[in-house]
Amino acid sequence: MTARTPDSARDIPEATVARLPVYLRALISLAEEGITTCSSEELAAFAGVNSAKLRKDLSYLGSYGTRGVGYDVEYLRYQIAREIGVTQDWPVVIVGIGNLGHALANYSGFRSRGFRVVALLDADPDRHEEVVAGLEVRSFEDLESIVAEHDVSIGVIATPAVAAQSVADRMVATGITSILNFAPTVLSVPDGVGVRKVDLSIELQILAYHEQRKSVAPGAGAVS
Amino acid sequence: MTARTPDSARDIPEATVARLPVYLRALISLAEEGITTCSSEELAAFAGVNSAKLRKDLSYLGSYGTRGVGYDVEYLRYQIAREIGVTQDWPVVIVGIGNLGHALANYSGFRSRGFRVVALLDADPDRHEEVVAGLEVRSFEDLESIVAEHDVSIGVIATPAVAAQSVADRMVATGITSILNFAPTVLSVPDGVGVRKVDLSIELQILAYHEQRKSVAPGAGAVS
DNA sequence: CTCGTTTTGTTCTCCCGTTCACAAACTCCT
DNA sequence: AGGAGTTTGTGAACGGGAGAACAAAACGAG
Ligand SMILES: NC(=O)c1ccc[n+]([C@@H]2O[C@H](COP(=O)([O-])OP(=O)(O)OC[C@H]3O[C@@H](n4cnc5c(N)ncnc54)[C@H](O)[C@@H]3O)[C@@H](O)[C@H]2O)c1
Ligand SMILES: NC(=O)c1ccc[n+]([C@@H]2O[C@H](COP(=O)([O-])OP(=O)(O)OC[C@H]3O[C@@H](n4cnc5c(N)ncnc54)[C@H](O)[C@@H]3O)[C@@H](O)[C@H]2O)c1
Repeated sequence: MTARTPDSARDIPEATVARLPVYLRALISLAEEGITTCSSEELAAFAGVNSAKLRKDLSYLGSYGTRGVGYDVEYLRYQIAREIGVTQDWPVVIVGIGNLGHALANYSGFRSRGFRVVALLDADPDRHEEVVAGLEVRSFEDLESIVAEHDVSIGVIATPAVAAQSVADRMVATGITSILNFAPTVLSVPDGVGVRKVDLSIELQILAYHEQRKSVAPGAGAVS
Repeated sequence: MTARTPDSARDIPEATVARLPVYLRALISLAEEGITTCSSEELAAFAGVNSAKLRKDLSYLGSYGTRGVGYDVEYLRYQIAREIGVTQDWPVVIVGIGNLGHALANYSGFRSRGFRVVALLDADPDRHEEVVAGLEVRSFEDLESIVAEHDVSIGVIATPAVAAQSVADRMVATGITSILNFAPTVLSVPDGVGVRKVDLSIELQILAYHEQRKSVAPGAGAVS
């Protein structure tokens, strides 16, 4: 029993936070295969990272391993899930039910990882009352009441880029404090509101850059 | 005329490469608004980054600005596009035409940024001959011939996680050297093959982590 | 032509993240 | 019980990126 705070560890580095979900996924896979214990080496290989990095990452959460033995899969799985916050259920709203919005609404990976889609919203009246994945598409005007009713703090934006900022503003006004943005635009939000973006075109352009490099300078390395 | 190589700059940092597409998008927006010149301050604000960082990033490409004036929007746009490699057309294949694959196939942002979807492939015979976004869904067995015919080097994986590794192996075997993976799995590929992943669940879990933090420790900062 | 203003390109410093390397801690075997 | 073998947790070195600050360069006014 050291001076470490026993319950919740302080200030986990951002890079580590981004990898914890990967470890969690790896642990779930191992548990499904009936494996009850694993070493940092094995888990690291499964997660595609260096074992030293894995151990350092896990050390920010506490000392959950046993020297000479390794980690208990189920125990570590729970500890990471608790640290990330996915032991509870997070209600989520999706705004913009077009091509991408439909795919997101139908994505089962949401639910299995602690996120529950409580509403699908779209500005286009023609889309209203359409039922997608068991949920009726509702008017964007209903945002306030839905957020209040389900205590939603996470919103997903899948509208065209031109609408994204105004949707974000409206989300923030209703009390949403975390936004996942699929529209190719930089969102500006007040301090305290978290934004993450997913931009498919940027990913492809990064691949294209390295691809172009390969053809002129053979032997150039891979992409992280 | 310094000792700098005039044509293609060497070893651009990875962090810079990831931001160049953002600058490119900002420049395109500015050009569409009829703006012909902009300062690093303006462009940085548009791209959501620090102006010093922007200037440093651009300096890796060369000296394309004019001191006391700023950057010529059209000229800089072309230089970045050339550096990334999106002045040419990149043929792309998408494998796994389910919920997500449909959305990707219908996404117009591909084409407008220099990527051309040349084929949609799926292992399920029931999906074959369905026409999505003007392209017929074809058998996964056709991968070799399609890659050879169109000289494809970039592949997108939108299959379930269990199939992703085998699809990746097959892609690599046919000569594809860049993969964009949407399946929640770590892919292992040979050196020289670039892989980037997009994992929606991870993004949500990162948001959830910070969200949980906010509720216990108010005043905690935003997410990058 | 000269001076003041503007803005880039670059240098310098600091911080975060990665990786190595090893002592501490635990198990198992004799 | 003790020693050999294994594996974690972490201190320390290292590398890369972020941001501040400034010198160099271009432009315009007078
Ligand atoms: N389709 C893809 O695969 C893909 C991939 C990457 C990024 N994106 C981005 O995701 C976004 C959505 O893409 P999409 O293909 O689904 O477009 P889409 O046009 O099919 O769908 C957009 C939907 O948003 C709705 N909408 C428009 N303005 C709105 C507003 N102010 N409030 C609420 N809803 C509004 C529209 O009615 C429409 O249903 C775009 O920004 C696109 O660039 C799409
Ligand atoms: N739907 C989403 O919004 C979403 C979001 C994030 C991640 N993902 C991930 O993207 C992937 C696809 O999701 P989805 O919702 O489109 O699933 P889906 O089940 O709707 O589609 C998967 C498609 O892949 C095809 N397929 C299966 N095995 C194949 C193989 N070996 N070769 C070629 N094709 C094969 C199937 O026939 C099916 O058409 C999954 O890994 C999912 O976890 C989806």
